[in-house]
Amino acid sequence: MREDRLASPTLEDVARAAGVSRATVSRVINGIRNVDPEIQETVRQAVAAVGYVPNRAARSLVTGKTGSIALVVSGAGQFFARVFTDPFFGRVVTGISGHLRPLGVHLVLMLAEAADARAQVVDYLRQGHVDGAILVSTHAEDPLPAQLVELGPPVVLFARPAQPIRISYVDVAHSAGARLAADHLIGLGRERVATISGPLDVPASLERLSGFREAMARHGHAFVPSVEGNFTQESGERAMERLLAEHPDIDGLFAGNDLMAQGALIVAQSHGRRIPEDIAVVGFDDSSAALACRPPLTTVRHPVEDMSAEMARLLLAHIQEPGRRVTSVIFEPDLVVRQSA
Amino acid sequence: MREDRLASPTLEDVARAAGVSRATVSRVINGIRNVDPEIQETVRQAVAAVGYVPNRAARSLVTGKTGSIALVVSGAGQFFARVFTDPFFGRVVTGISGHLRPLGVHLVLMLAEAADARAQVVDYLRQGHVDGAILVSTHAEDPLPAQLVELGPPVVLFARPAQPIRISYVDVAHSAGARLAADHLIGLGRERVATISGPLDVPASLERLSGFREAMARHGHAFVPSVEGNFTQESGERAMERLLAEHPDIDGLFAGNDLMAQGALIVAQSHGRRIPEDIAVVGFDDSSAALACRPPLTTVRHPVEDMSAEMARLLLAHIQEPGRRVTSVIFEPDLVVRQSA
DNA sequence: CTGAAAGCGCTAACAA
DNA sequence: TTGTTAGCGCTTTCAG
Repeated sequence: MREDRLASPTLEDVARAAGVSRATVSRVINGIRNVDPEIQETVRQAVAAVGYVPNRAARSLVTGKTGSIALVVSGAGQFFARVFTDPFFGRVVTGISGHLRPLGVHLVLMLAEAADARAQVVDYLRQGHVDGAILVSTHAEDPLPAQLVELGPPVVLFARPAQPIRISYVDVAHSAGARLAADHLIGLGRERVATISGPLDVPASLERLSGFREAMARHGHAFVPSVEGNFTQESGERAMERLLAEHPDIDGLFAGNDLMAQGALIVAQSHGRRIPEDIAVVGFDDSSAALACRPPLTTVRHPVEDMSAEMARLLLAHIQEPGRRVTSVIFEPDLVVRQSA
Repeated sequence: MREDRLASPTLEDVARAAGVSRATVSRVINGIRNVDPEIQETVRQAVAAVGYVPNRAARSLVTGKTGSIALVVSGAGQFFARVFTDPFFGRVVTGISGHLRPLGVHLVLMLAEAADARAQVVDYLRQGHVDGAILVSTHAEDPLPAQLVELGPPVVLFARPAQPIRISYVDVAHSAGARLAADHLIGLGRERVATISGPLDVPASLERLSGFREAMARHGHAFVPSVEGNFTQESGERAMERLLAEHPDIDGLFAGNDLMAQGALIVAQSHGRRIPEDIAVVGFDDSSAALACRPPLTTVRHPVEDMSAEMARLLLAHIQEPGRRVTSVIFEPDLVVRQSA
């Protein structure tokens, strides 16, 4: 005989069904202790019976919290484009969603490629439409991280900021990854190993390069030829041309990312080098490029899902405990061995 | 002398500043006509002066609308993974965001890879936490499109549904794209052209195949050898091996997507064929694979951004006008000529 | 441990 | 054309 099947049930409906007050229902729903266990049970059954689901808007209105966080992808140009080109972005979303879903927290996606979009993001956060933000910035000069930090809301960054700012972030141990690559190449018996690095104003590139050099030095290789690229396949091709011209006898290569490794591999093959027999190639990132290469690329893989879940966890912690001091969490990468090395 | 700089200003504050009632301010903010132009101006200035921004939660509570829509990426397995692997997803998001941003509508991202996540999406929509959904389904057997249609909220789909259901969708003219490829190959003087199709239970694959055959027939080529793949690079490789074995003299190839084209190209090269001199290769999608190929792939490009913006437009129309009949909007693809053909 | 009641900020009848 | 007023559904003091 219920005629209100359409309008979704409210707290009031549950209260009536359970024979208690709205306040009590609210308490058990929000897990507040001071409720008689028996009544708790009654309420829970009533909730299930009427199919009650809290109304987010009403809750937000009174608590001032929204129950959602923003994933902001910020930056510009090719780097921005590549965030979407790689499985990377999907892995980030997967990791975050996996952590958020059981908690009932929602993810609002915002792109901030240009200045106007960036301003919108700032406004959006300022207006408190989300409780915090996870920021994936693809550009060393991106002003957004600093802007958000100044603004004050809880923010967590993917990767160490290019400029030192007070912000929590999650990153991978780049130098450890580079060391994995070096050890693998050495284990393969390679004697004349070179490297193609990413842009040296990006902290990650620098750490990969110095980590690689250090590990090679530890194996007695004092000199490692290196050429700087810019993370694109084309730059990898150019770098390999140069490497091959200056050091025609190299038998191992570590590239700062997979795209450059792919470019290098193609150039090496076009110069008649067999991969991995003549030159063993190791990349970094385990992107789609690594799988597209022939032979497929041996590469260093970030635990992106874990890192992303950690960002979500960290952000939620910052939201719950506003004064919390900023933290960094560093993850260890793995070596994925395929056929190129 | 204001002491309330922290708490964000409310309608009340604006009303006080403008010397009018809350209702009037609300009217000008919501663009309701019946307001004296002069008062409108005063209100607008007051809004700017106090830095007012509407509180979404409060508004939602009373209107029952949320001002946000969901982008649901649904499906499973490799196809799901590939949505994120391609620039495709980024282009979709870019297209949607571009349309939504000026309208102040927000995008909530939901992944529905497994059954439990799918149930969550259904719940989420049922609870009315978003006003509607754009659904990108990557899997012919995905039950979500039908589930959502049955549920009733406004939904727009990317690509024609595998099963005929009453749902608005946006798609590309696959056969027209295939014809572009055929005409290009013929224009290049190719005489023995083959094709690698996608899985034939996917409408898009079928249309590409039949569109290609039809166009070739129009050029007098009654017979076009074809092998069925499954959209993966590996299947492209296998298909090409077979094609080369059965028809060693082919001089042109149209693949149902870039990934298969990439696989085919690599196999052809390993069999000593030069691309494009010996075999001209045309792909479909203009994905990252197209650029990664050496030589880069000539391919058919969807106007994904435009299509996505149209999905947003359509969805908003369905939200505004609940009874609206379902529509499909079909876009024309382009041929991107690179070096492979 | 539980209930009554006061709003959170906004829109939308309804009056004026 | 404008103002008054009654809630939207929820959390949260404050009493009991």
